[in-house]
Amino acid sequence: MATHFTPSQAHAASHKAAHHHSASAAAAVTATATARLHASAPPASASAAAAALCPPHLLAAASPASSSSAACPPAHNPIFVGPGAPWVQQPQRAAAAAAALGPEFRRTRTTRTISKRTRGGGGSAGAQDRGRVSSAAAGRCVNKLLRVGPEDRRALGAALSSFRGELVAPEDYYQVLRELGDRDKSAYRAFEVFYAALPLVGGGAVEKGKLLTATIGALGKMGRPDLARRAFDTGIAGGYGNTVFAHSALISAYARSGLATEAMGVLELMKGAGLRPTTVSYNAVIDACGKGGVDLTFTLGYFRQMLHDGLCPDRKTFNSLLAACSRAGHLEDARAVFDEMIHLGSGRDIYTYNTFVDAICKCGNMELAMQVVLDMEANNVNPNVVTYSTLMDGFSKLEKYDEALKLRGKMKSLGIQLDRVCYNTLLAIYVKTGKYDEIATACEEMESLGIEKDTVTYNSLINGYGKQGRLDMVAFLVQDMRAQGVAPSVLTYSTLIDIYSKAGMHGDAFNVYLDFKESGLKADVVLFSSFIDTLAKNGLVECALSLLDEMMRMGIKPNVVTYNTIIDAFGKSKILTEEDPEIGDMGIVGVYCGQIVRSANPATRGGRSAIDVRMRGSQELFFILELFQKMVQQGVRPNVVTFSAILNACSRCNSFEDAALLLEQLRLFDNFVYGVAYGLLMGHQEVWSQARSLFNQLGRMDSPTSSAFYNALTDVLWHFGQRQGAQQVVLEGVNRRVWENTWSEFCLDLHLMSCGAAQAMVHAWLLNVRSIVFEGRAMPEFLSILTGWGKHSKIAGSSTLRRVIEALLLSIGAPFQVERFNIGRFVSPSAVVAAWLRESGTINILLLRNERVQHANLSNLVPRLQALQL
DNA sequence: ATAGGGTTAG
Repeated sequence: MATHFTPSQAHAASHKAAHHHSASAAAAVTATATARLHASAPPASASAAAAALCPPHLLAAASPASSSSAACPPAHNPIFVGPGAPWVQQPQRAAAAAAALGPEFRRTRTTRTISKRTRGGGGSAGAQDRGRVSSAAAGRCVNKLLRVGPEDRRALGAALSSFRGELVAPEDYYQVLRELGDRDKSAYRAFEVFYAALPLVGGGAVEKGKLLTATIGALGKMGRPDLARRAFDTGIAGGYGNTVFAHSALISAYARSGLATEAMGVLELMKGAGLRPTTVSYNAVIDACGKGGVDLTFTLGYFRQMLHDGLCPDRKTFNSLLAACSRAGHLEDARAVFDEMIHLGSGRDIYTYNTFVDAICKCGNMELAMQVVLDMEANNVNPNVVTYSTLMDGFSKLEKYDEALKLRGKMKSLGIQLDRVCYNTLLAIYVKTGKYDEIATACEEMESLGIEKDTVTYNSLINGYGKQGRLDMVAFLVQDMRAQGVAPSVLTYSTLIDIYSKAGMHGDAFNVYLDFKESGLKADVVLFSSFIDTLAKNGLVECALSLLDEMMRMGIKPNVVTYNTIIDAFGKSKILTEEDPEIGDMGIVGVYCGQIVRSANPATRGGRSAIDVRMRGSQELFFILELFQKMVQQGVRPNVVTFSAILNACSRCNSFEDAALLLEQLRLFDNFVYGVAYGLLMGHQEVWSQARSLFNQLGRMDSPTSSAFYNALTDVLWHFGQRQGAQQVVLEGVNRRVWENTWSEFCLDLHLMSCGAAQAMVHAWLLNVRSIVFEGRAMPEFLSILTGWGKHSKIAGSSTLRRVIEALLLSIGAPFQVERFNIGRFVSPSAVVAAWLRESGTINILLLRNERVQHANLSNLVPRLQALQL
């Protein structure tokens, strides 16, 4: 049985698979939703109806309220005064100004109209006269503040003082904070305003509380929930923070960063403080749960709780719930929420539609997505820039770039202006399709529109130019990013490490890694996995392993990708010698590796005799067997890529026994795949029916995944002398179109094949040419074999395949020559090849045979395993 | 208080 060998196991479960799945899923969704609609009578009340919406098993689930222990706030709540916070302790300075404020200025006034303003855009259309004056003052104040260095307290204070005459009501300061939240990147200014305005807004706890809420909101928008928390604690300590508003704002701040646990903790905190959470509080918690990837059942528990508290869910509740469903991948539930919202008294708005469209796009069902967009137009909800960028991204994920770009034209005709996110979506498409001219144009457009690049923009561009090998542009972008004050993210570092590693610039890559460690950003698996991968691929296996150590020490669990990467590195370690030119370029990595070599692998230090190398080989074997155990222990499930990696590792073994030892690990994971690989390796003909069934399963996977497996399997067969078996596997692959464009009668394209597969293929292809010759069919003037020349290789400067094929052609005496201006292409006049093929000895050279494998059984493995104490 | 964008293995 093939427990792990299913398409869903492949990480690249891939576009095609996802697409098919979603099409049927969507049909099912529509069906259930319709059934639901017809089955349910009009609800008596919104709450009752909402309760009905929840399936009973969800409503019966444990209430999140019962788990308050998990939701407690962090233990350390430093009061927001102290040596670590230089921007505090200055409120006295502005105290006099507060006294000067006449009572006529202390009125409450709605700030609603301006609260929805988004970054850099739009005015407050419906504001009253007085509102517009102060809103303009607040805006000018913010402009002035933004021109001051964020940490220059004196200048910030001066800037604020200069507006003292214009910013008169508390609301003016709330507004300054809101605008800072929208436009500022640094949290310092918001703090400064908070402390400066505290004495200005009057002595009342109400005003201070509002100021606090605005500050928490602003910090939340800046992605600084930690600082929002500190402000909140200050408010609590000052006696004006214990409000529903401050708590809700803090929950929302956590929600923005997807910190669900913290958000839930604050909800419990407010209950404990005797405050009754409002719909706003619950909405924010549900939002946090959705973003934080909390289990949907648990999230729905909050929904149930708010009904239980007698609160009426509103449109935003449902929108957040909808987002939670779609994030969890529960399209059916999303559809249910979407369908029933109307009946529950809250109609659908642009957020509802956009969220739903996104959920559908994420499943790859673009037809349905476009249909929903038509539906929204029919319901007088006009698609906006968000709708279009969602759709563009949807097409892009399916690699339908033309469709995506068409939408841009549509936006133009509708007069919808692209915003930053939309430009980022567009740039990502240009990067993927390699349209560098368009990238430049789009950047110029952004600039002329005053749209600033953000972290996502830079990451995209750095990745794009890195892929193109434009390291000059990469360096410029990094510099520009710093100059513009755009903070790098973990992704920025991963991308840079990847670029430099793939370029063979290990010293630079390592410096980026050091920078990253200094940045204080939270490390993630991807950063480590990709770094480990490139190091290993370039022969620096020991560095890779020590990095694995380091990541585990940091508490980051390796995932399948990490494990696959390391398995794949087995046997690739480069023997470093003093003459090796690359070692000189390694700089810090060399030193770094020196440490590892000492601690983990003394055999490789000093002279590198054959014995050392052998020892290292067996140490590697030992290590990798240990690794498999770790993988099982950590509950990481292997996938097809793991199998390919194991097979590749087998190909790099010096002895069949070592390979068998590795293959044995495969058996632990999947007996069926093991059986096929083992049978083919032993030359058992009867295994072929199973092999074909395995190939059929591979056919359901995406092309890179399956071709990698064919490559790995062929390689191991070739490596251990099962040449005819290897050729049979390759031909199966060709028949199933595993390699694109590989086989044409007069031009053989090998660039997607492994060395073993390619060699087996050359034999098969030449045999076919031979039969054409003997049939007397016409041929073109030249025959050619393409190998590529390593341009797309992940190993810097490598073109192994080219060299292997060159050697093969030489050894069999095939009269092909390297083309003068394309070293990846071998050509020969057809007449010359034909003459060679007609020679009597040629056929025997071309026919492949299985070398009899002597190592007949694996029972002699047992003592070896025991010796290794595994 | 709610919507869209940028990375890893073969």
